[in-house]
Amino acid sequence: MAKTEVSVTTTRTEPRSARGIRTRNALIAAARVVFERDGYLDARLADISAEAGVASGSFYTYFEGKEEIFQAVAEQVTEEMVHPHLRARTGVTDPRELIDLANREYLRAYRENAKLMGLFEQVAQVDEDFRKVRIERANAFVRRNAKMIRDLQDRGLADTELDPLLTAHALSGMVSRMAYVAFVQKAPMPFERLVATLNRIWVNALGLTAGG
Amino acid sequence: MAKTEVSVTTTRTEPRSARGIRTRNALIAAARVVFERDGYLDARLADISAEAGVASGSFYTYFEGKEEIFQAVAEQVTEEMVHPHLRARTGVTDPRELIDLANREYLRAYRENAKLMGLFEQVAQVDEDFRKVRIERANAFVRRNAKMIRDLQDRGLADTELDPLLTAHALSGMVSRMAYVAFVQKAPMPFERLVATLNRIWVNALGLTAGG
Amino acid sequence: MAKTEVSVTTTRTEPRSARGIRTRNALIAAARVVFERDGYLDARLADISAEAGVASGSFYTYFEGKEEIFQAVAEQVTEEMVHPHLRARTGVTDPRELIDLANREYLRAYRENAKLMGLFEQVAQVDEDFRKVRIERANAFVRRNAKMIRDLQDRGLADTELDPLLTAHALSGMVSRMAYVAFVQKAPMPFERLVATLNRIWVNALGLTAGG
Amino acid sequence: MAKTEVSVTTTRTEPRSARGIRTRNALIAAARVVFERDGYLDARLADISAEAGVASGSFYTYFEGKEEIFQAVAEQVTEEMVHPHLRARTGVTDPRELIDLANREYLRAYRENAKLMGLFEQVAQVDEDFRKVRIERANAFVRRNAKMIRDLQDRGLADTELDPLLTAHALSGMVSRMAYVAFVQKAPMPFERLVATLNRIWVNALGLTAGG
DNA sequence: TATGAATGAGTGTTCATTCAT
DNA sequence: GATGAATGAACACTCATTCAT
Repeated sequence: MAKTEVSVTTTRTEPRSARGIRTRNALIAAARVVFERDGYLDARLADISAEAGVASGSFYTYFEGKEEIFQAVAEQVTEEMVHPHLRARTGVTDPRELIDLANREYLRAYRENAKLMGLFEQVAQVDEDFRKVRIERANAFVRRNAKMIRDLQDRGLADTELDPLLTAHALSGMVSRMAYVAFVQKAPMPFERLVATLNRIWVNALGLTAGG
Repeated sequence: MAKTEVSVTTTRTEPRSARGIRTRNALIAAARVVFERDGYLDARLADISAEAGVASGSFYTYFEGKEEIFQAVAEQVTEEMVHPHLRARTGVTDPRELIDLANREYLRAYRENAKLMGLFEQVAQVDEDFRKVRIERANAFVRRNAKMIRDLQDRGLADTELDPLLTAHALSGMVSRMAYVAFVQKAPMPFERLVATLNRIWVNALGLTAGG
Repeated sequence: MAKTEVSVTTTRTEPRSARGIRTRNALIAAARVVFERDGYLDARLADISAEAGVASGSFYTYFEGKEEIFQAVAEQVTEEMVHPHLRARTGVTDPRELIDLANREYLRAYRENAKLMGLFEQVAQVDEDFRKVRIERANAFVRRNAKMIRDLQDRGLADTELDPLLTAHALSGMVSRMAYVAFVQKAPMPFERLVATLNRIWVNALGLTAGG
Repeated sequence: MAKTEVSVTTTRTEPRSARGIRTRNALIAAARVVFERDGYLDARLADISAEAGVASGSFYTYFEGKEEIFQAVAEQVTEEMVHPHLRARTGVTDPRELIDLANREYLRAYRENAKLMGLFEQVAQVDEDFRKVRIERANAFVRRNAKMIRDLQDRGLADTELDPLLTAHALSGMVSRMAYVAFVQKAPMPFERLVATLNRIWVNALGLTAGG
């Protein structure tokens, strides 16, 4: 009763004290451990609290439930994964080289966080909100690629018959699915051969061969 | 959880009487309704029994649990979907035409059973056994496609730089992922444009253009 | 409805046809197997029917439930065990020899039917009716022994300070408990030493030593 | 059934707060009431929780199941019953007097906790673990008595023909069985006559008569 | 008589969530 | 902020028993 809250969301999200920040971080770290160990569905909030070394009730000081803490884990991981943007930095302009760079970087990062990526796939099947965020993020990525394809078409470097958006969708999806198959399902696929094959398919599909 | 017991005594699954067969079918039909309505995780066995118009206990006369009846639903649906093999029957030999036929047929069937296909994706994320079966089935399909690619390479019709198996994996995966995006996630993609794009990517990727 | 039963009990108990008798016996035999294998509590009527090779519903043609069929098993076994009365037949009159004969015979029979005897003990703890029958049977046995003790006392051969009934109770109970410990709990006790010890205790307790 | 899992995470049994201790005790007390009223098999955990005035789920904060709480009840009762050891304190050395003291004390305690003692007998027939503990405890008691008998034999006070261990087993078993018959089965046996008879049998059996 | 499918009451157990301290 | 005890809804699953064929 008589709680002096200003905003509910704020209360749950932003710890004021140093101790609070520590606890919140401990919970997120613990959640990652538990999620990776038990999977999303079998993870129990009590286990996360225990792993974090705090009382079970403390969980609710910072998160509303499993979904919310998973989001927090996901955000943290996503940040870790996105040291890229390097593409721009590298100064590479040749499309084929760019494709190689992008695929290689994506697959590397995916492999390194395979457990989490598998989890993402699982949670997306189970949690509406998480799914929406994921789809939106994927769409943004696809739109960027579509723009690139359109540019190449405009410059006469890519097959103009292709629908840029659908093509971007299809080819990006192909790469991420292969990453899933290779690193989560652990289908045996040598990394370099995988990269080479995906590169070649991109290049062929876009009709970049003439670009040499 | 996930006990791997060998049911010695129990003769589940095989009804001896006509009445038994009727009840079992009613349960499968009911399960499909409930699964499509509530999703796999939220489906309760009691609801399935109720939907089938039988007592809750009757469920266990025929199935050991949710997983098993889902398998039964899946098998039934899979049978329904596999009137194909038509490819051989159609007498079509031109690779590009064949690709079009295959993609078109696949996407059509997927669209028609979209709810179920979405469920499959969900269950594969949740039930170990189901996942294994699915992966194996997918692999068989991929191997068939790989063989086809190898043939085309041998006949000088396809890019020999491509690893047949990985390529088959990538391109098949691409199609099924797009089907998922289009018909389960309901991303707005006109059917014909989708087919055309995927066909073009296949053809370009394999380097079949010269075939004309 | 409109059943033409004369007596409920009769219907359940006495099969009219040869086939009926066969089925009933099959059930009893099966029950013994299942009880010995699974224990009374874990035995399921369905298993008994299955073991007997009849349909589960057939059980109720002959028995009202677990208790009743257990009684049937018990009766059959008890008959098998009681070829005794030998005591009278043997013509032995010396009390000490008689005690030896009785103890030896009892322990032998107990050992041979140890599993069943253990079951009896279990069921007596669980089923009111069975317990009552057992107690009554035990009491009859005790009374017979008490009479024997009284006779010995009257003939000046046994300690007259002893209450015949309580003594009979105590000494008989001692023997049956030791049988339980030795053959059901499988405490390691050489048969002959066991017999000898129990004999000696009987003889000492009754004060028969002077009898030599 | 009877899963032998090692509870790693769970810290059942040991409450951290005063309130927890109170609740746990309330559950044990309630369990005793329910067990005595309904018997072990018919006791439902929900009834125990209700009797204790807590929610059904609270049960599992402290106990893993029926067996565990029964153990707790048993331990508590056993402690209550074992204020003895007095034997040593009384300074009595005459064997016959000691036997009287021991029997008298045992029967008195048994009579006072008859309901529980009957339960113990029942549970021992039903729960493997409980049975084992009981047997071990009984064996310890028997070994102590066997030692006493051996001492008497060495001092020329007891029949040397007797096997000390078996004799101890037999005579102790006799007493406990009579206690069961008298106080659980409620066979009509005047307390003093019962004590006297058992004493006399011990004394006679061991051949202590000469000791006067 | 025999069959075996159908019934459905009964209960143990989990775990997210709350809240008094 | 932290604690950890208490809550109680929710559901799977068993199996004795019935009864139409």
